[in-house]
Amino acid sequence: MGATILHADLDSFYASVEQRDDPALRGRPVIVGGGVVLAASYEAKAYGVRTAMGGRQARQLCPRAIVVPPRMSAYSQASAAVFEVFHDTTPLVEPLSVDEAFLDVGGLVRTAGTPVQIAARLREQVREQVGLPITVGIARTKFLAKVASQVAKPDGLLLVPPEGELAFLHPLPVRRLWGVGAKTEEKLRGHGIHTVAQVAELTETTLAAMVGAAMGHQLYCLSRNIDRRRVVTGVRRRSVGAQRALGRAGNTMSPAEVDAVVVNLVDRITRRMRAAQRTGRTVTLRLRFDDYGRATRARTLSRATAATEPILAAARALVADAAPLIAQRGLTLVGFAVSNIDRGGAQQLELPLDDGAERWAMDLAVDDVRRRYGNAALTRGVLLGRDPGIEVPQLPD
DNA sequence: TCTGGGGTCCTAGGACCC
DNA sequence: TCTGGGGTCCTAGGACCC
Repeated sequence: MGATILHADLDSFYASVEQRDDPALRGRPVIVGGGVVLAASYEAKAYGVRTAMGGRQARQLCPRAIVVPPRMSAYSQASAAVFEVFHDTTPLVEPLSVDEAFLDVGGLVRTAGTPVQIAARLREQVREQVGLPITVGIARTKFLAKVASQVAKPDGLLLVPPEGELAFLHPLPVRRLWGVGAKTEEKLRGHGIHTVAQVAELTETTLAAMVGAAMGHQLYCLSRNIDRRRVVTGVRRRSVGAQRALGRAGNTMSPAEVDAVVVNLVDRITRRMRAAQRTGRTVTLRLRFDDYGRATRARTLSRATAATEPILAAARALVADAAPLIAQRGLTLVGFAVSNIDRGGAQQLELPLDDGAERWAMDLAVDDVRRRYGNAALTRGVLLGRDPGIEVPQLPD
């Protein structure tokens, strides 16, 4: 197996779009977003400005920075154009966010050149067709490709050759491991562990005791360079949400004003769901308070929907339930997410399939629906998984 | 240090079922 | 004398990512 996975990652995406569209910003420190830094150009990063940093702190670090408001539609357009280049490169594209994706070019090597040549061409095309700098990491696994692109930023290209993987991986700080943030880094540091090489010396049991079962397993695998995940296409979104920060104004809002925000958020969410032809069953209320504490409250509907009324009704009920909490702690942010996407209660049920499992697995699923929801729930079955095209004929009532 | 707007996944307890 | 095992669903919270 050669190194055929590309991780392509746009550099300081929002800020680069701003510099592309306004020549006066080129070569200068640019910060996108006022209250909080959404993106910083590399000139601003040189002063220590970081994404998600408070705006005040960022301006202190870099008083000369030009602060511009975000233009989300411009970023969406730029993202779509970049993903066109990705899809022109290979059909195997797995988006991770608006500005990064995995590409598998394993099937192209005979016709399109080496992965490094393919990646170099992709970078040129993004530069020429979209006008943005992009960094590409190339490796045998997703994890190494992603680390490679991080190391190669900005505007770089880096291959991790299969024979050099451990030499590349082991000296890295634990923070570079996927899923390790501030808290996990702190836990590991408490045990004297700072590098990936040190993690790789521990047993899975030891790691699980430190950071939990799932994270322990993940760290065990990644630190030992075990990563069998393939590049997959067609990954579906699992929730749709919207939120609004109210700041100090949240405290002085009347219930009617809060309700207007709620209506607006639900409207935005359900519009997006209908446009994407997705339904959802669970509505989650997200709150943030004056003391920067957070809370969530959830309610699950009996059936999945993308209609405004039932979701709005659930949203209002959640807000009503949380009224005492809000009165006590103050409100600075309100948001909703709709999850359980396309899992419409009795209307749809999924069963993971092993290789070769088809008809019998469908029978099991049918039995399951019958048992849980009764015969009336059965209308039609679709086999999901290995071959999403198979549609099972009409089931008996 | 004190903050935006999106998301993902994991954990843990309780309800409920067989 | 009080003790099972296995499973799903729901809720709340936490950590993490871009």
